[in-house]
This record gives sequence, C-alpha cells and structure tokens, in this order.
Amino acid sequence: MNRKPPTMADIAKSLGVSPMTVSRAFKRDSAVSQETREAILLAAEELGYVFDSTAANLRSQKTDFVAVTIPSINNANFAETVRQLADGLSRAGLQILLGYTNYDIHEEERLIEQLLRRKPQAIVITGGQHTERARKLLSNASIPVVETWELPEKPIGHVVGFSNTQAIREMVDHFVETGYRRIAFMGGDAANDTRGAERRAGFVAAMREHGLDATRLISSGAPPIGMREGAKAMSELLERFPDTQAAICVSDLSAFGALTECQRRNVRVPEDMALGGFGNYDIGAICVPPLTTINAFAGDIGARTAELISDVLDGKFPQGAMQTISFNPVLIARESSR
Amino acid sequence: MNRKPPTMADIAKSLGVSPMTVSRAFKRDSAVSQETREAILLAAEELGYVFDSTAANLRSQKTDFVAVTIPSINNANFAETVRQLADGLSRAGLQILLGYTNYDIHEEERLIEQLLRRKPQAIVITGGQHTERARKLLSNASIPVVETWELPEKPIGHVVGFSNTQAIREMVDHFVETGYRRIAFMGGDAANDTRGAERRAGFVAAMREHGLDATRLISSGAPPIGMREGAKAMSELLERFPDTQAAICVSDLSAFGALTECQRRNVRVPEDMALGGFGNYDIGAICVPPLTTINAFAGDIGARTAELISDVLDGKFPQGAMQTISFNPVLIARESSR
DNA sequence: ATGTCTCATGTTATCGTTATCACAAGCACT
DNA sequence: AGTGCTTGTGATAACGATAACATGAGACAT
Repeated sequence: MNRKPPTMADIAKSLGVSPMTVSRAFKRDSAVSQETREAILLAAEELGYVFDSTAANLRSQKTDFVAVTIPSINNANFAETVRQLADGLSRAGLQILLGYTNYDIHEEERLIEQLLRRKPQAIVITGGQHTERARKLLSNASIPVVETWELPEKPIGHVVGFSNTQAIREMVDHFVETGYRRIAFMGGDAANDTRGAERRAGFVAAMREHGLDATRLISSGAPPIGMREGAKAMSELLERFPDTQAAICVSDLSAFGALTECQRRNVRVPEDMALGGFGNYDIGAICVPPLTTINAFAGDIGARTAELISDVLDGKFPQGAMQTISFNPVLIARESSR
Repeated sequence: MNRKPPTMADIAKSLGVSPMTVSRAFKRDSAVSQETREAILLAAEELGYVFDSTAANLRSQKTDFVAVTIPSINNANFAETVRQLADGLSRAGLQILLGYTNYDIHEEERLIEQLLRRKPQAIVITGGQHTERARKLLSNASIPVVETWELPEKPIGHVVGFSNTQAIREMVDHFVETGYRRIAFMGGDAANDTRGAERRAGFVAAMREHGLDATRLISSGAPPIGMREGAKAMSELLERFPDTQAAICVSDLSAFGALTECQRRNVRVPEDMALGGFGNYDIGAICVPPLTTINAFAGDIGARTAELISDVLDGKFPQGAMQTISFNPVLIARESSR
C-alpha cells in the first residue's frame, strides 16, 4: 500500500512512452504532441506524481533559486524590497531563497556560505560591507552578485542602491533652509549597521558644511532601531540637549517613536521639536503630524534588482559587464518640519 | 583557466583518499580521523570547493527544507512568526523556503504545488482554508503538515494556532464590562481573509450574546488591511454611525490608522471613541494613547511550530499522531479603552 | 594465538531527471 | 525521385553526492 512515490519512469511505463517524453511534457516549449502531453499530465495527476526538482536541479545544473540576504525580516523597508524582488523574479520562473543576517557581517558570511551550497543562479545581498571571506565566496561562485541599498566603493558585482550619505544631506539642507539650526541625529551604533552609519556620517558632514554644530548625536545601541528606541532616544535628547530644535532619525520608525515621546511630554511637533525620518514608511504618512522623510524606493530596489537579474541571466549584457543602478533619494517634506 | 568547479572527487584525488571519506568529512559526527578531516577541509578551502546540496539532496532524499506559506511578508505579525520559525528550525539544521499567497487560496494552491516539487521535509501553512486540490496535494505529500494561526475544524495534519473567534469574544466582553454599548467592528472582506472573517463572526456572536446591536460593521475591501484602511474605516464609521462609542479593529495597524483619523478630527480617544486592536504590535504599545489589544502570540506560534516539526522529524511521536497546540489569546487592556 | 569489537576507510551502485545524440516519419520544394 | 527541413520520440549516459556493505588494522579479552 504505502509504496514509494511515482517517478517519471512510472508514468512512462503506464503510457508506453519513454521517460524522456514524460520529461519533455513537463517543460513548456519542448516538442511533444499536444495529445501525448495531455495524456501524460493526466496520468501524472492520477498517479499523484509530483515533479522532483532535486533530480532536475542536479542533472541540469540549474536550480531556479535566487539567494537573498537581508538584515532582518521584521522591517517594512526590507520586506518591501523582498516582496517586489520575489514578484519580479517569479515572473522569470525564479524562486527566492531568503536568509537573515541580523545586521552581523559574520552571520552574513555563514549565511552566504550556506546559501551558495544550494547552487542559486544569482545572489542578492543587502549592503556593501562584508567579511573578506564572504567577498571571496561571492567572487568564486561565478554567479551574478547584486549588492543593494548602498553604493559600495568596491562593488563585488552589480549594484542597485542609493547614497545614504547624500540622502541625509538633503534632509539636513531642508531643515536648515526651513530655519532650524540646532539639529540632532538619532540612530544606532555605527558598528553593525552600515546604512545607519552612513546616514550619521552624512549628517555630520552636511552640518559642518553649513557651519553648524554636529555633536548632537544620540545612539541607541545595536540595530534594529525601532519605535521604542526612537522614543528612548528622544527622551535622552530632551535631557541632554534641551534646546534642540529638530531631530533627524535614522528611520521613520524611530522618528515615530520620538514623536510619541514628544506627545507624552507635551512637546509640540513641529513647533517645539521638528522631526525627520527615513524610508517613507506608511506610518510616517499617516501619523499626526505626518513625518518629513526620505523616499529611498525600497520597492523599486527590489523590482529593478529582479529585472537586472533576469536580464543578466538572459545574457543581455556582455560577460563581466557589471551594472550599477543608482536611485536618487527624494525628500518628502511634511508637517513634522514646517 | 576557467574550468569547472571542483567536486568531492577532486579533493579526494588531491589527497589520495576516497570520495567517500571526503563526504564523511563534511558530515558532523561521522567517523573520520581528526587529522584526515582537517586536511580535507583545508584542501576544500584552498580549491574553493563549495558543497553541492543538489547532489546530496537527490542521493539522500533529504533537502533540509521546510516550506512555509504566509499571506503576506509585509505584515509584522506573520513576519514575527516566520522569524521565530526560521530561528528554531535553523537550530535543527533546517532552512525555510518561503512563499506568499496574497490572501488567495488559489494562489496558495499554486504555491503549495511549486513548493512540494522542492521536496521539503515538512510544510507550514497559514490558515485552515484551502482548495480541495491543495488539501489533496498536502495529504499525498507524506510529510508533516502544520496549519497555523487558526484552529481548523478539519485539520490536514498538525495545528499550532488559536481561536480568532474566542479572541474577539474576549475583546467584546472587555468593552462591555468597561461600560461601552454601541460598539463597531472594522475589518476587511470576508472572502479572502479567513482570520479576519472569523474575527468578524466572533464579534457578531459575542455582541448578540450580550443582547447588543451587532450591525455596526465597516468593511474595507480585500486584505491586507493596514493603517490607511483603518483611517478610512474610522472616517466612514463616524459618518454612518456617529453615536458609536467604541470600535474594535481587525488588527493593531488598522486600529492605529483609526486613531490617527480621530486625532485629525479632534475626536478624543477613549473619551469620545474607544479603540481595540489585534495582534499586540509594537505600534499599539507605543502610540498615544496605547491601544487595547489581543496578544495572539505570533512569535510563539513560530517557535512552537519549529519545535513541533523538529520533534516530528525526530520521530518523537507515533506515526500518524497529529498534534494540536492551541494558544489562549490574552487581552491586553490599555488606555484606548479606559 | 584466536576471536571479537571498534575505528577509519574503501567499493559499488544509485537517487530521478535531462543533455545529447540519433532517428523515423511527414512534408515541401527542386 | 532526391534533398533538406521540421516534428515527435527514443536510447544512453551523466549530474555529484552518499547509503549500504565490505575491509583492514589495531586493541583487548580470553
């Protein structure tokens, strides 16, 4: 009764055709007569046959996997990138193999090694900072590599990202133009989150260019920096630098947390404290007052990465021609910085 | 120069051992002398060898994959379940293969079929409503099946979930006890989101038991129901049923959206309008006022599912003994319903 | 010295599909 | 009638690892 699952050979036998014909019937455009194909698919359904990718993967040396690493799944921005990436790739018949690094490049190295064993057709990684060994693993893998969410100085392969430094610069310019002078930055530790670190560096550089004090820096420890951390940072900011006029936060989530802290303390936003976020999250658009933020095009990064990978795998670019797709972050001024 | 990647056979040749010994060196606890293993791993690193799972999968008939379907990745609750699930499974050497159904059971069927081709060791699906063919595919797969986030009447295999109906009942009881009578429910369409539909049904049943009017129902269309939908629903509620005292929302996200709409309209929460959410999201704990909600243990569902799968695969339960792990949703009363 | 056991390693065959080559039949066109 | 082309199908071997069994060397007890 409980015999082992049917294979293509079983279907072939039951219909008196060769296994090869059965195999072809499961491929889209291969040469099988309409009649034969239908008979095969019908027999397959009746026998409860399930196509075995593991065998196909080995023989054809193709897995239709694309490996993807993100720092955390619990982040609306990365989730949006992954969603669009998954959608785009599925149109090309590719499936995502996802892993989290927890904002740790050593974890990332382990993850990359593990993912490469599955023989993906391409790999997408978030960020541009990696261990030396990770870089080597990626280079040796001889599959397309795409770094996202940053513009690394020494890219490993393709890049789909934007300049975090530039983005914050625009934010600082906006605040200064609007009339704010005593401006703080609230983010996480530099060590683990390169995007956060770049944003902080961008803040410091831009403030200096304006001849302003760039020492109002609040750090909330290791990422992820969420709403709670934002609230706590605002609390700290109000104690340490009570005359601060505006706070730029490393993300909309922490900016929202900061906003709630202001509400609890009856600090008016933006009159007493202006706020800026990052990432154009839903929450920033809907909260009261809505948050000034930077649209970093999280979704578009995913969509363009999917396109890029499809094109590269289709051989649309000459071998070794690495593409760099760069987005220009766009400031969205809202009431939190009037 | 650009010859093909090394295999175990290449390593074996370079060291004068058999491929079998190389294979064993890559397994944890198999019998290889310390000396030989080190030599093999060193040679592997030098040759740039990458273990090929596709071959191992085929020969050993094991993939160490666990397939997981969720309605959407852009949902903090499901994301948390997946995170804990991934963490727990990785401890057992298992990797997640994730797919989204977009709240559509036909999409789910397609997804399940696609995932089963990868020969996962187990499959976790969100919800208890599936197409007939999906049920058949799952039953035939002869791997552990876990349905989560609900308590299906006719489970396919194991279950890790809670009663959405019961959860909302607790919320209604709380509101009634606190003194509210004219209570509304705001959620999505019944068709696509079984959990949302159950919550609505639970609301109607509980209200009737209290002898209260259960017709204040606002529907926001197809899921996902996010903050925007919540704000719009509150807008509609205030127009259609202006004397409503309290609104129970299908999730914290929509409850927060509703809260912002109240803020924009200077409707005081909870004095003019009390609010209840669902899911115990971060945002409900930190917003002002914080939201009364239901802790549905999203993370725990993932963690317990991971344990369950490990145990089942380890043969800790007799063959065919299906487990049901049921959480009791817990009401968290906060200021939004004082 | 003989038997028994453990440990480290080798040999052989195989997992289920598909790349590749081969070929027959049908058709169009010279 | 012959040539070339397309279409549908089959035979064979191979992808790269490992399950299953076999073997040889040494340790130890009898």
